[in-house]
Amino acid sequence: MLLKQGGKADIVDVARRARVSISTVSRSFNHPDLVNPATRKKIERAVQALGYIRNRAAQTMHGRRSGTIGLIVPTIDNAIFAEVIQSFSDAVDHAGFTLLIASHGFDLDREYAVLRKFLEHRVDGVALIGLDHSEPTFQLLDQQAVPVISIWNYEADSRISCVGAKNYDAGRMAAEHLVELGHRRIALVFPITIGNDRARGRLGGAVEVLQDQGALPPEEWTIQSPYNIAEAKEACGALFDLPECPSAVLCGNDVIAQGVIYALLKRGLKVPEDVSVMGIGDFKGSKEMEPALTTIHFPAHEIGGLAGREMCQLIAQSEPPNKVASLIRTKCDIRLSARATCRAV
Amino acid sequence: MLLKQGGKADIVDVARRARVSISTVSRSFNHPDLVNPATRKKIERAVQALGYIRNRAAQTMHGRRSGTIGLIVPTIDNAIFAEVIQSFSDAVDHAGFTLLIASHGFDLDREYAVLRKFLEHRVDGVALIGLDHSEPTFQLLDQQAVPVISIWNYEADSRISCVGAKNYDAGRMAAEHLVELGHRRIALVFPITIGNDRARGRLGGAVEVLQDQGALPPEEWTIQSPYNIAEAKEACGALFDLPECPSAVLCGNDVIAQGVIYALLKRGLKVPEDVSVMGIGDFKGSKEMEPALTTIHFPAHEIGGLAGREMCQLIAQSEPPNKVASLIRTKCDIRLSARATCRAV
DNA sequence: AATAGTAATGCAAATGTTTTCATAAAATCT
DNA sequence: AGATTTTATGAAAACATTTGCATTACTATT
Repeated sequence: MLLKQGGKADIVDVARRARVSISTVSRSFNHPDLVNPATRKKIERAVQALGYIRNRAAQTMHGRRSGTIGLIVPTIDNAIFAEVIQSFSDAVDHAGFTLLIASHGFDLDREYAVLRKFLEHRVDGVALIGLDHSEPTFQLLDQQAVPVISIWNYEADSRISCVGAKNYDAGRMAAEHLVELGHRRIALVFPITIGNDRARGRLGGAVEVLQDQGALPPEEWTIQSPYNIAEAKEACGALFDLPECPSAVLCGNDVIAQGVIYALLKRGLKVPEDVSVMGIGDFKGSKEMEPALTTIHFPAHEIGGLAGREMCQLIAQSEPPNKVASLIRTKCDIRLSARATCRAV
Repeated sequence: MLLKQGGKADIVDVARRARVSISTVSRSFNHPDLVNPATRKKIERAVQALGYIRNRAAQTMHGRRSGTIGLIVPTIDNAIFAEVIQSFSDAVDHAGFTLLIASHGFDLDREYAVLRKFLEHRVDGVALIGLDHSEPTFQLLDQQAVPVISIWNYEADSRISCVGAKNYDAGRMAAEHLVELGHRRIALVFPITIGNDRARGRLGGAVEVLQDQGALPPEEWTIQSPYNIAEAKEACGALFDLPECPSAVLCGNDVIAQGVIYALLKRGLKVPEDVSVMGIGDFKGSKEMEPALTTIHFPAHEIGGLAGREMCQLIAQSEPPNKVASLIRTKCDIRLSARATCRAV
């Protein structure tokens, strides 16, 4: 048992111990049908004895797939992305890939830096959130011809493959529902929309509907808040201390809605009796809230899984290495989930 | 401009274009101080022109660090892990590492499989959640002498480095608080504890306190529920329809607590007037709830960041490659956050 | 002016695989 | 029994880097 001192055995050690050539060992991993079962057994035993673990780096270097996919998100610590990450991860795992992940904190320059880092690792594909990216990012993607997919937003004329929903429609749907319920005094609580096409789309859709109704909110009813319960609760507090209080609040997503509801509760106001609250997203747990949150349902789990599978497809398509894969665009349906936080007035 | 057809330039192309040797190009990346600034400029320009991106796989193969760290979690889609993942990711990113991530769905055999996969990618270190792992996992870790850290649970005699808190203490604290408030009719809602030392510790601590008080709950007051609002809400529904209703519910974590509160609200019961609810974890948003959740505060952000930094330290320590790093154990303090969901009886 | 020391660079070996091609042995056909 | 095909294996080149050693060209010292 001539174990190398470090315990790190390589294919040569395995070959030596099994008394076969290196080629045979390699083959028994990659094309087992080409090697004699008896030989395979011997190799298997040597692998066991030496604790050998194949080196993907060496394989990658040889021109093979690295077997990795890079996922770049604005933030991991967020109800909605966590769900997408989970299902994306499951899908690519299932196809045998390993997931590289990084967050950029809504900073598109950091996104570019992360992309470069992933490319150094020779990821087989890259997934990004949304369609807002810096020009250098698009160029790098293009130039390196790496399979790429955008998650969460759908645009018919997107520059890269995408799977997601029309956030613009979501904004419209939300506003329309409120309008149909008779609301005209509607406040808006949204995050900064720079570099965030999802939020921009939603806000744009909502504003358009409100404009058509002549119900555009005054400036003090347009609140800015990140996707974060604490900050949303804090940010919209002033809203309800105003002499004239809105009859409904349309929120950028369900997390903000949760914050808004807590702000109302804190002031002794009742939802939906005193103020209606509308979310967007339909996160896990929104349905279970009491009263249950009225929101626009996004199939997050489905989108993540679909994105993962389509990512794998794109990678398969771009074989041989320099063939550039076609664009895939998948539009996922969203729908109103009218529950208990919005009432007719 | 003799760009290789694929657009994928390598170090040889850069060397050729900059009219220097390959060694010099390599050096200008790895030891820039050893190469003439003028030469460096030339190389820089060639890199730009060719769109060259370094190949980490080749570096790894040479025996260098892969520059990756593997993180294996039970699930990504969970308030608490999301926060830890985020801060761990930030910490290792900051040190220049790339994060590989995978979830095993509370299945320790899958954990082992993921570990193997990560090892094939030659991760420089591995982080796991908790201290419950299969024997093969421990052995593989040992045998490959890969730096490893366990996140979230602290044990003075842990087999591997760890950073976290004593979940047992958390369980005790929670139960003691309830007892001090005068509660004796206490229900328990916890997840399955197989392969989950965090939950087991918490439950163990709580049960011990209750036992000492002769307040061990009857069987129908001991509910099993995963960390999931919907299932918790559903699972404990029966609890409150019972002829005798507990005066307090001690929950395995804040997500379960949220579910329990919704179940109460749904039945028209008030928290804490009718029933007190106690969480464990103090997740983002627990403080903002109305009424604010009484819980045991775990410094998740701190734990994740600490784990990331200690991981990097362990990796640095295990240089040269076969040197095995020392064990690090860091205990993080937890404390009672007595807020508004528990009242004295 | 000769010598020693330093800074900058290049050559070539090494890293751990996969794969193409060649060869040997065994099985099948006539 | 000889020719042909099939099966199993090995030798060696290729992949993209890093690095130890050797070499060259300067600069400083005597």
